[in-house]
Amino acid sequence: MLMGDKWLVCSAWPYAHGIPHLGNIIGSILSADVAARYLRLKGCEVVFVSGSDEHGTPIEVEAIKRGIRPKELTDEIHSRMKKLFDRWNISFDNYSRTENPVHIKFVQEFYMDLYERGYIFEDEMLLPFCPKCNRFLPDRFVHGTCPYCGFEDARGDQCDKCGRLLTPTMLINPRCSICGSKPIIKKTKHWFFDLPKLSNDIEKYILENSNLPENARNMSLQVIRDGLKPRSITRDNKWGIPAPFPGAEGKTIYVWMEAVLGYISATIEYFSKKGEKDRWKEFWLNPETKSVYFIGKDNIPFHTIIFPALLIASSRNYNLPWTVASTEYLLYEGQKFSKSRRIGIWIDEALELLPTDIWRFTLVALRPEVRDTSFRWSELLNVINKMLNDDIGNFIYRTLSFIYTRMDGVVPERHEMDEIDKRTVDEIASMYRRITEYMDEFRIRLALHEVAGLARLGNRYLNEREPWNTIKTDWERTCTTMNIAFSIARSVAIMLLPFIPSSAEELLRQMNYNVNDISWSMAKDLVPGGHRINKPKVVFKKLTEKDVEKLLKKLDEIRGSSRS
RNA sequence: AGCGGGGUGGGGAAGCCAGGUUAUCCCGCGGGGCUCAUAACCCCGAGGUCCGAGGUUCAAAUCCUCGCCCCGCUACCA
Repeated sequence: MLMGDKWLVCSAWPYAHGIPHLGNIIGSILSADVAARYLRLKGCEVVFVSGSDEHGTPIEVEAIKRGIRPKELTDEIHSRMKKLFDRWNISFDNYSRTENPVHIKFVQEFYMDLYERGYIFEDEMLLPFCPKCNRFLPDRFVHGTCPYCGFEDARGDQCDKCGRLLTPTMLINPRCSICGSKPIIKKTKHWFFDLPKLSNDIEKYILENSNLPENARNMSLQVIRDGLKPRSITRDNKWGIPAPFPGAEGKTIYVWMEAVLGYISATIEYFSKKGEKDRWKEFWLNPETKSVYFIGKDNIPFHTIIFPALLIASSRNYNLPWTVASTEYLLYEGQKFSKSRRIGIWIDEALELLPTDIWRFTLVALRPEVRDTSFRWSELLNVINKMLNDDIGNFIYRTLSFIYTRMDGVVPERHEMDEIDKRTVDEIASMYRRITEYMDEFRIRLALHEVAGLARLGNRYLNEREPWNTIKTDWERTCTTMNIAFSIARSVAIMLLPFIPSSAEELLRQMNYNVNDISWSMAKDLVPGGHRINKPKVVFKKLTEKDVEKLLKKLDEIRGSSRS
């Protein structure tokens, strides 16, 4: 990718049902932020969008329980999430929401367009309906006894006990999970997106898009070969975007099928707020623009099949996803995150315990890139104490201290380089290349581990050169050593900018640089002599096991006081 | 059940698609060194039937077949 490239960085939209947990944020928003910051640092023009996904039955039901309107509920959650993402230092260009008028209008026009193009048809179907609540029930809102294992609280889509797939009509003694009364089966009309019609186009898109990761390609191709089925796009919910089709009064668009369009509407909204009404087209209609979507593994087919299909069906030449960057799941100490069982840590709680950059660093270092990975406190200690403090922090500090106290705070010139120097300089270059490659592939976990490796190279180099000895006998030798050491330190700081922006900025400030003057490619360069630095300070500190115990205790307190 | 992904020394990862001398890296462990630095850093060492069983090949962690285990999708949960 070149300077000046345009990039659309998209992150899955968090559902406004509650606050995301650590697994949610590393899978989508935090990874996307690292990518967005990296691309900007490379000089690309980036638009980074996401937003709150706020429609659908769970939210409607939750609002009913609380005796408020759904909009009041999502207003509150949206504003909390927005503030939290700020505190997590997420550099969104636009964090929007599906209740935003631009989105609602866009979705309605988009689907009306598809309707007129013949991609939408209607059909009748039989669905569970609760007479008392006067609402149709999604499968999982019907509970009852599992016909296979007899578990009494099986859901209408699947039994949690034996794992078997169910339909609501299979349940013995079915009941509405909201009010407990017995649902009836009622006929209703719905509108469907004719996905099979686009099968060939989608297959072609996937086959021709070599940027898609292999797992996403394989899975998607298989789904297509198995035969795509029409997807229903309407619901009988009140809470949602009104379906625009003739005769669809009272129906809303299914959340899944509208929230993905938010990537486009949020871009439109962003530019129109900036007073550049048409510029969104450069990001969605210019085929040179690249896009990446950060999502969890469960979300792949939606982004490689359904979303592209919608875009193709519109015939507006929207850019299809250039690639998707999916993650496996983050576990908490070996278990799945569970809101009801309070297993895990949520992103609001996290910031009450430790600074943002500690979380960002740890989560990226543990990012589940190829398999499910556990967040463990022991791993946090390891990553923060060894990688961040010892390898990175200490290397930079010892280098800066040496220059500040022994060389008048001025980075010296290089003189004659011997084999060790040359070899080291070559290694810097090859590590820079490798890290850049990893970043370009969005394998940011590997990239971060390599950045720590670069700091280790610096440590090794200093130990080999022993500037604290050579300074007594050979000033020029020492100058060369410290110039190269400082260059490595600066590279490390630069390459940390996407990961831990505020700490990296502090490091660069100590080195007397303004981040606005920094670009990614400077990380491969040796620094010219004569540059004055500021007084170095220790930036990172270690955590002990005792600290962790205290944090866990504090977590309990936070939860106790907020349990209302 | 079908499909996709994963299963590499005590923990975490790379390598696998394009097979090749002693299987790489980080942490941990044992020993040594250094003293500029955050009790940090550097070096050396121990530790692996590369999930299991077959097969292809001069040669398999890597390719093929079968099996086991974990996760996801296939389902109107977002």
